[in-house]
Formats: sequence, structure tokens, C-alpha cells
Amino acid sequence: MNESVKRPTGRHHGDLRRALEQAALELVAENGPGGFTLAEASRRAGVSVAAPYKHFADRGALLAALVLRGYTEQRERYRTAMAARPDPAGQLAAFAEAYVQFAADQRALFELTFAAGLDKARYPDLVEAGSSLLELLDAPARTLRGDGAQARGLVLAVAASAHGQAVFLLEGVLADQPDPLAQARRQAASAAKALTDAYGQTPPASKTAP
Amino acid sequence: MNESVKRPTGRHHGDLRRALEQAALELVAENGPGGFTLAEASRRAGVSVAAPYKHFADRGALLAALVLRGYTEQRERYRTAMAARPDPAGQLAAFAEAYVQFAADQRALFELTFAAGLDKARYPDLVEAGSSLLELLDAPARTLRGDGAQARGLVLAVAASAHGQAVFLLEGVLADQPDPLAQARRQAASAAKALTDAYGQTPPASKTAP
DNA sequence: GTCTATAGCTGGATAGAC
DNA sequence: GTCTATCCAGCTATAGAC
Repeated sequence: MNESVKRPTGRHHGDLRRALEQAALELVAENGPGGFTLAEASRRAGVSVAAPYKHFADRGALLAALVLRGYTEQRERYRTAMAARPDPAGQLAAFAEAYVQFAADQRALFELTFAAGLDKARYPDLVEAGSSLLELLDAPARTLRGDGAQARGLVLAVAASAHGQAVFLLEGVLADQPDPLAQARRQAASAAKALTDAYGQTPPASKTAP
Repeated sequence: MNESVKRPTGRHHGDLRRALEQAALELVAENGPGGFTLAEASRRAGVSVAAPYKHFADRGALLAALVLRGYTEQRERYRTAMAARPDPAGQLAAFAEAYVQFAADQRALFELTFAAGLDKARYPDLVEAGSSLLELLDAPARTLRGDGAQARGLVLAVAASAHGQAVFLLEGVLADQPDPLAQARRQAASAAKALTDAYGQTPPASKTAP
């Protein structure tokens, strides 16, 4: 992918901002979340270490931009995956499957959203974007369970299960399986279904409206 | 920050090795897995930056020791928690609960086992110790499902769900709940039960315990 | 918008005295 | 086993030229 164009380090980029983000992602993919440095990303983008500061306030700003992109991309994916299903239970399962798929497709982006190590107080937008992801599950969960607290429980159960499968997949826990990705996807989906069924059994004496 | 505390920096420790590990854990607890440096740990232990090298080959060796300790401690906890239950399903639930509890009690140790960023090829012992954790679930899972592949699925489903709950708890996703820890524990346990029930429905014609 | 140059800092690791 | 001293590397960020 990266042609051996060893930039004489003097050319201007069409979109340095994007190039830096891309380089950062590669670094994270190769060396983990802690493996990203502004200096190395600059080198890979073929610019000096000073150039990034025209596009990002500091190192953290670049990371924050990536995390935000990660959330946005996830949201879009999950929304699409869920929209393809008519039934609430199917939507929850679709989410779980898409969650695992995203972790596999965009490993660096996925890891960053959980391990960027950013000061949450300094980037409140990210917290917002993160919680908006789980909100996608509110509609189907409420359709199934009505009550707020119990619906919330179902949302968390499905998401937690999917997250665990995703982490296990990336961490190599499933390495002994024939097709780890397919395995994780299937597991996440069927766990979502099982959790939905189990939780759906207990509407505590009908809808307890607040 | 603490420069006023000018350690005489000349005293000998009873157990520097342990003191360094402890300081490292505090660093991770405060600043995340990436927040650990040998230099800062040395400062906190009240010794020079050269001292650690008499106890650890390098920075990675200290981290590896911690990760190993984390696995050992987890194993012991899970074993104990499971031993208190007579039924396989209860054992799986007990594991899930204990898993969340460990993450809460030993946050730094828990985070390190997943984000130490160690070269797995260089520390094969850690991989071994890690997978031995899930093996604790094999016995109850096999009792419930007999078949190897299906039992494996149940093991992974329960563990993944527990892991997700633990991460959500630490990440603050449950911050809007009254008692996040209790919530996560309960959720992990009941999810384990739900998954056990669902997966237990399809035993390949072997003896299924009630 | 990008470069060169640089300041300032922190960390990992080693050598040799005690 | 611990210290002092030191080296070297790498990163972040800024200033000023073009």
C-alpha cells in the first residue's frame, strides 16, 4: 500500500490531516494504542514533525479525532445492520454481529476507542459519541421490555457480550478455532438472542411505568 | 509533583522487588497501562533508577511479573468462588461474578492482563497462564454439554459476557446506575445463567443434568 | 503550510564505585 | 544491592524562515 515514495520531505500534501490520521492508525495497528507518536506518524506521512501542528492542536487532538471517527463509523455500521432486520430481537443480534465485525475490520480504531488514554474531561464530545452508540439499542430493547431499567439491562447484556467476543477475537483467545471471526460473530449473535429470550421472560408483572 | 520529599535515596529495602511491583501497580491504576515507567516506579520506591535492574532484566520483565501475578490471583479467586457451588450452572455464574469483582478490586492488574503490550512470543508463560483461566470453566461446561466444541462455545460465551461487563464497569458505562459494581456482578451472573440455559438446550444426546 | 532548528524533557539502560 | 554518573535515544512543542 505504501509505495516507496520516500518524500524528499519537502512536498505539500493534498490532505495532510487525513494522511496523519491514516499513519496513526497504522501505528496503532502495528504496535498497539501506545505505539502511536506524532513524530513517527509525521515521518510516515513524509512531513516534518512540526507540520502536524498546523492541523492538530497537539498529540491528543489527533487521537481524539480518531476516536471520534471510530465512534461515527461504528454508529453508521450498526445503524445499517440493524435497519436490515424487522424484529427487535433480530436487530439486537445484528448489532452484536456488526460489533464483532467492526473490531475485526478496524482493529486500530476499535482499540483506540477503549484504550486511547484520553482525558475524558477534556474531550466530552467523545463520551457523548460513545454513549450514543448504546442508544441505538434502546428502541428494540424497549419494544421487547418496555420498562426502562430492564431494557437498559438487556442493552448492556447484549453489548457486553459482543464486546467480550470482540476482545477475545482480537486477543487471540479464539485462535484454536477454524474460523475465529465467523465463530465470534455467530457466538455474539446467538448470545444476543439467548439474552433477549431470557430477559424477555421477566416483564415484572407487566409494564411498571415510572 | 513530589519533589519536596527528597528521599535520602540511600536506604536499602526489605523487598525492593515487591516495592517496585507495588509502585508499578499504583502507576497503572492512576494513569493507565501506558502510565508505567521504570523511572517513576523507582522514584516511588525511593531508590535510584539503576536499582531495579538488580531485580528485573528490563522494563518488560517487571510488567510480565505483574501480569503473571494477575493471572495467578485470578485463578485462585475463580477456583474458590466456583468451589462454593455444587451445580455446574452455578459454578459458571460464580465465575462470571468473581470475574467482575476482580476487575473492580484489582483494576490495574486486570487492565494489565489485557493491555500490557508485551511481546507474547517473548513471554510464552503468560499465554499459558491466561488460557489456563478459561480452562477452569471446562469441567462445568462439559458436564452440561458433553461435546467438546459446544462446551467450548459455552465457556467462551460466559467468559466474554463477564469480560464485557467488567470493561463496562471500569470504563464508566454503568456510571448512571445506583451501584455499578453490584449491577455488573448481577448482570454477569444472570447472563451466565441465561447463556447456560440457552446452550444447554442442545445437548448432543448426552446426560443433561437438571 | 511546510521546513529547519532547537529547546526541554523523560526514559531505558549501563559502568563502576562503595 | 544500591548509588552516582552518564550516555543515548526519542518525543512534544515552539520559533522563525520561506
